[in-house]
Amino acid sequence: MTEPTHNAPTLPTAFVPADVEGPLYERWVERGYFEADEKSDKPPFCIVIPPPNVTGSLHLGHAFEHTLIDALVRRRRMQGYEALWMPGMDHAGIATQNVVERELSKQGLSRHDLGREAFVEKVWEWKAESGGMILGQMRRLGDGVAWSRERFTMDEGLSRAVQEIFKRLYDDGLAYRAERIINWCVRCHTALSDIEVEHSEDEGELVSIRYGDPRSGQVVVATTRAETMLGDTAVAVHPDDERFAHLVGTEVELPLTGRRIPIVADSHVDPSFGTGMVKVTPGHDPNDFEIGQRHGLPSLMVLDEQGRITAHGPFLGLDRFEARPAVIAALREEGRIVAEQRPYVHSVGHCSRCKTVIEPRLSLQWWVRVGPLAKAAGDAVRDGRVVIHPTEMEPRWFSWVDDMHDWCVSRQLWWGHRIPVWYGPGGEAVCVGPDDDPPSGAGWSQDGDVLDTWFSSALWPFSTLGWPDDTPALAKFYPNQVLVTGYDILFFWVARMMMFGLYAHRDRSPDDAVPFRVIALHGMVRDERGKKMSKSFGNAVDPIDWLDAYGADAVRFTLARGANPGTDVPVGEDWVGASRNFCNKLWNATRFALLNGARVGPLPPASDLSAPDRWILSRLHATVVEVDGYYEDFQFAKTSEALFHFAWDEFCDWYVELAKTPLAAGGDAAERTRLVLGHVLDVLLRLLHPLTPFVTETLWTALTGEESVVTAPWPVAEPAWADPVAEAGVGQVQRLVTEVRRFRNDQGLKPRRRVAARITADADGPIALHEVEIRSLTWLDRPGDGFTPTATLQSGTVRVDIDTSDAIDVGAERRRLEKDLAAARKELAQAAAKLDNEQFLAKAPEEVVARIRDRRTAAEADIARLEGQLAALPG
RNA sequence: GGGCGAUUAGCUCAGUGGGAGAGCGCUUCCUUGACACGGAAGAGGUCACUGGUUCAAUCCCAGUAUCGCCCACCA
Repeated sequence: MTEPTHNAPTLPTAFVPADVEGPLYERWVERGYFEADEKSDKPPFCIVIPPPNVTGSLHLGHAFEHTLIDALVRRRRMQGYEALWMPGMDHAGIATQNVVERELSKQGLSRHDLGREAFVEKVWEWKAESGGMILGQMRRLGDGVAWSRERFTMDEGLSRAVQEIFKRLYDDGLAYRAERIINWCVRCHTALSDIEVEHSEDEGELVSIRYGDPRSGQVVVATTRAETMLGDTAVAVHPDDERFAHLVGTEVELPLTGRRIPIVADSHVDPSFGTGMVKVTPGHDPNDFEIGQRHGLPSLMVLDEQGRITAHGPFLGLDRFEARPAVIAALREEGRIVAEQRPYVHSVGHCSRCKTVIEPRLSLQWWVRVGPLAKAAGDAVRDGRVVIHPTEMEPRWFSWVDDMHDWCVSRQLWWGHRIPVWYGPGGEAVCVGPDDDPPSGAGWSQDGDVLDTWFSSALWPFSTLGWPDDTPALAKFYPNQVLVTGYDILFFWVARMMMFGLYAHRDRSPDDAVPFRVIALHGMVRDERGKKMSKSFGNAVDPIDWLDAYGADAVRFTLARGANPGTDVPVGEDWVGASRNFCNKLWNATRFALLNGARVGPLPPASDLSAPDRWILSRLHATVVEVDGYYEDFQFAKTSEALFHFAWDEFCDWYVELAKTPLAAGGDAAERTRLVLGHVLDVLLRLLHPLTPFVTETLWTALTGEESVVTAPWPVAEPAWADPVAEAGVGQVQRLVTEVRRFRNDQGLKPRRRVAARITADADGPIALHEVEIRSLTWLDRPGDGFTPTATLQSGTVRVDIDTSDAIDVGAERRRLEKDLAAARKELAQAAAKLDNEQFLAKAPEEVVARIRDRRTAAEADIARLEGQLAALPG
């Protein structure tokens, strides 16, 4: 028997991730394992990274997302795909600008102190620093990305793509400039799109105000934003509301202003709400603006960009929240307050970045006309060209794309892509594409605004591949096969990628115009109590802390293990510890195997193998089938669970223990066991590699002597190894061993204490064939001279006579047996009742009836055995 | 107001029309020659509630309650 040479170095007794992770990762990168070749003949598999914002460092949610993507890509690479995980980062316009502004304010500076150019320079500095940190974290996680292709949403190529798509949209009439009510953040000083506004039910006050003749009391309106009355240009009632029909067309005096405003009829008004009369402020309310448009009302702006009153008078310059009580007080003085102000909970919009209350405001902005784009995005899913996983998210998708408002894309920020439009002295506008020269000369200047940050990330699946150029990479990897991202950015990002992807590639066939074939949505990482992680709540976890303490594999395995499709993922530190233990278990199982000469080589024919050998091979290949199915369905939790269960409960707890007997025996039996151990570990480690890359790489290379598991082939299930007979046989062994152990336990026999026992079983059955293993697992010695059994354990046809003469606790065993007996009798009664039921016998499927019969038989046998054991108890 | 989902062991969650599961936690025993980041044996659940369908419901249907998320122009 020759000892393999490559496993000569003995593994230490514990896995220390920190020792191996860094060097392994660098080696993978150096060898170019993660790079992809667009000229390859292999089928493509491309996933683009949801580009992390350069606002800071990665959080646990990124670690989670990256684990899923990395596992998918690594598996496909092993399966022989040309696998590409495209890395990169997002400039995250408003978010990053805010972060840098906050840094500046610590020095008492504002961006205006620096000026636009210097400020943008500062942001680039921040990007370099924060971006570097993010890249370092990705390496720590083991992310197998193609570093040579790393992109940034504001690098030159992607900026070209932005200009190109904007130009096309403009030329097609899908990008346009218009004055509308937008969501204005008075702190960020920019317009926001509708989905950048978060609504919450806030406590406010509803106050009723009488307009017109103070004594008439005919025109009463209610509002939660009293200060906006300064900008009212009408009062509206419903056209069918007979109560106020006589007022329509008349004018009424607007208090505090001396202005007279018309009363108009508009169907937007709900006659049953409040007084049935609505104040109309077209300059500061989207609905009122619509009413204003319909009735030709002027739009009056009474709040400036800081949210201060601009209307001349006593309120000039007051902040909106100061102005509100001031206006109410003034109205009260005039006797205009009809109902006392009352607390009123209503939906209030907040800036999703800084939580400041949004001020609706009339403003001139750039828009994308989404009608045709959203229609195409909806159709792609309707037609099945793009699959949303899990499908429960589809209604959400359709409700959004089928009823989308135009997208306000201009932002009054400095950090981002300048809108590629120049305005001439006469007010004319020219949109400039990447290949055009901007107009120069007196009076021409570029639009000062930048584009919504999601505008550039909408191009990500193809701009990163070289679009608008017709590159080989684009040809190979567009459409991407899968998009993995959180359901929280379904609208922000996914919908926009769908719209722009389909639009930019509409010259392709419908099947190939889509940006990706499958949208796999994952949930949000939460703490172990299911609470959302947030810095302010103090439960946010820096993934680096856990990476340091438990290793990347443990963090990854924990996250994958919690990943049920589309649902949130609670994660606790204890759970990471459990995963670390699992990695260590794998380590030690492999260590045991190597210490005993396990090696990878051709397996002997099944006919030469023992029942435990055939059993573990049968289980192994069932696990391969199971895992493959789960992967295809993005069932990461189940994948992890299946592998965990196989590795620990079947391989380590049973096969390794059973293997100790033939290994100790030596000879051919030992050699066969070494090959089986080697085979099982080989396959198992390859199956686990996508989830736990570092420990598997270390162990697999030690086991096989091969260069790397990263490029090893993915295991293929071999149905020929399925062996129900071996599974049944080992099942019998397991049941007997467990019964003996429990018996010993109840008797108070210490685990190590050897006692004599005689095992009587069918000569050709698995028990007799594996009596040595069974004795080894249960610490039962062969009976010597003068053996006098004091207890008998009957399990089916197997009889175990044990010498328990110095057993400590017979009472415990009696209680246990009585309890089991009661359970068995109950089981029997249940089964018998069913079998007595004629309707059951008539209507239930044959297999179910057979199962119940088996159960009755088993229960009867259990009762007989237990009664026998009770009778045999000493005393 | 519309949509989606949840309610199963102390905690976090899987699961199935026909014998209730996992991880962690808990109890007892064990420093056994892969591993104490370990081993063995256990305790613990009327599967939210009420009806219905069915030979059979934790699972299907209806309703109730509680909770969560998404969307929506309610002054």
